[in-house]
Amino acid sequence: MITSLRGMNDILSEDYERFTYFINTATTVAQRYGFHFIQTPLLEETALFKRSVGESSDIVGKEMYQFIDKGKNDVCLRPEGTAGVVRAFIQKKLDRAGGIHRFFYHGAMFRYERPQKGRLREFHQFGVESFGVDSVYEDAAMIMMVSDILKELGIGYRLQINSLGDNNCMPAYRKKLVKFVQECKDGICEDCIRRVETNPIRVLDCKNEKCQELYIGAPKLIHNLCSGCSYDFDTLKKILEDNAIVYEVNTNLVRGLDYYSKTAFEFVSDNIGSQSAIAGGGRYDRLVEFLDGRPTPAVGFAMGIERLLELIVMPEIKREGYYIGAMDENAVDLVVKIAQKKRKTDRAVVDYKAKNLKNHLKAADKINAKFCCVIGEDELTSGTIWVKDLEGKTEAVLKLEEF
RNA sequence: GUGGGAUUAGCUCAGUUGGUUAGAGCACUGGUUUGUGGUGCCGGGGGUCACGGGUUCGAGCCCCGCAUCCCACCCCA
Repeated sequence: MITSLRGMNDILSEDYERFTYFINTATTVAQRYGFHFIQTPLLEETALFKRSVGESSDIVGKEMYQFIDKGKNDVCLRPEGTAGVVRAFIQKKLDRAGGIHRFFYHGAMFRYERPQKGRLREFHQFGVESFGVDSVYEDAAMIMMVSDILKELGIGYRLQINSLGDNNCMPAYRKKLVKFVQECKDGICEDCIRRVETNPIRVLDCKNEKCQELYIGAPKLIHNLCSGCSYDFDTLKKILEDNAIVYEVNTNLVRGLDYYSKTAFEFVSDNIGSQSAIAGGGRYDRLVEFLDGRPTPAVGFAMGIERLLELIVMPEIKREGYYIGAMDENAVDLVVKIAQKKRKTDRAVVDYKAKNLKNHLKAADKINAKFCCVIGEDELTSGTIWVKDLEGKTEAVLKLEEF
């Protein structure tokens, strides 16, 4: 038997219901905030991700589905959504057009990781990207949008925010931190020694207790922000408070992708295991420029759909449409014809086998039909159809022309 | 990539110190004396016990390998 690849799932039945319910809800909310759909390719040039996500990240460093195609192009399946949207934004010359451009997207992402609960090799994200707005109000809008989506879906969460600083304050802070960590080099774990080289900020949330003790006196980014970043971060907190969004400041919150600056945030759930981040995002004002576009401020987020699926509280299923069956073999053709007519406007499910009434009612009930419609010998001769409303428990015999 | 656990029917799981024909519940399917469901009763189908080796007179059970899932690390949505 051929099975699906490791970490890649089929989505059907109940999961599919949840999946589409999520997409519909998230789409509705994004549109309320003035965002428009964008679809970009699953396959992109490898260089796009190397330049945007950053070679130091695990995503680019070891998790990409990368290969050389038949035209000798170095390509890979997208590991995240932002890079492609930014590429499209620049390619369509929207950076030159100026103004504000707001997009949302959803689709499959691919990372070659070891699978576990909430971590798949093919997974799906819903995300939004906003270009051309440098106001921190837009950052707050992102957070409020995620909050709205989660609320509509009945999902509880914790929100963590942080500021990563910008070009003015981040490099200086990084230097300061590296110096601090190198001074206590002897005591720190192997992972941290590696982190100093690749992504120094990461040492701060090391889980090693010994490291944590050593880092107690480490310089905090939050105390080293330049006046602009500091002011924006304070404003962000105030906007969230004004709009009744509960948050906690996590000074160790670091985004895994290199392109983030200033506002960073993460929505966390305590009910889905160790892969607890359900949405994450932030500002990335320099990414458009990195990818050869005109400098354009931008901010966005992404949500991991599979991680949300089991948390979604689904609305009650309602009885809907028609079940149509025959009690006499001679009525089967007629029943099919009637169903075709009904399908122009409603759901109609036909049973091709002649059965007794009781079995038809059972079957109609099973598929959650609102009406159970049956044609037997009596109806056949009189040109009628027997219809029972399974909710109201009322029944009637209608002339076929009136049905 | 590292460490640990699991894998028996469509699903959730039993299965004794290795010993006849591998079980249950749910689901599916049929019947329930003449045309009334979701909730009665009776029956039926369905398993290369994940896969590949080994030990043994004999393996669902013990050993080795492998695949997948789960848990933790790592990383992240």
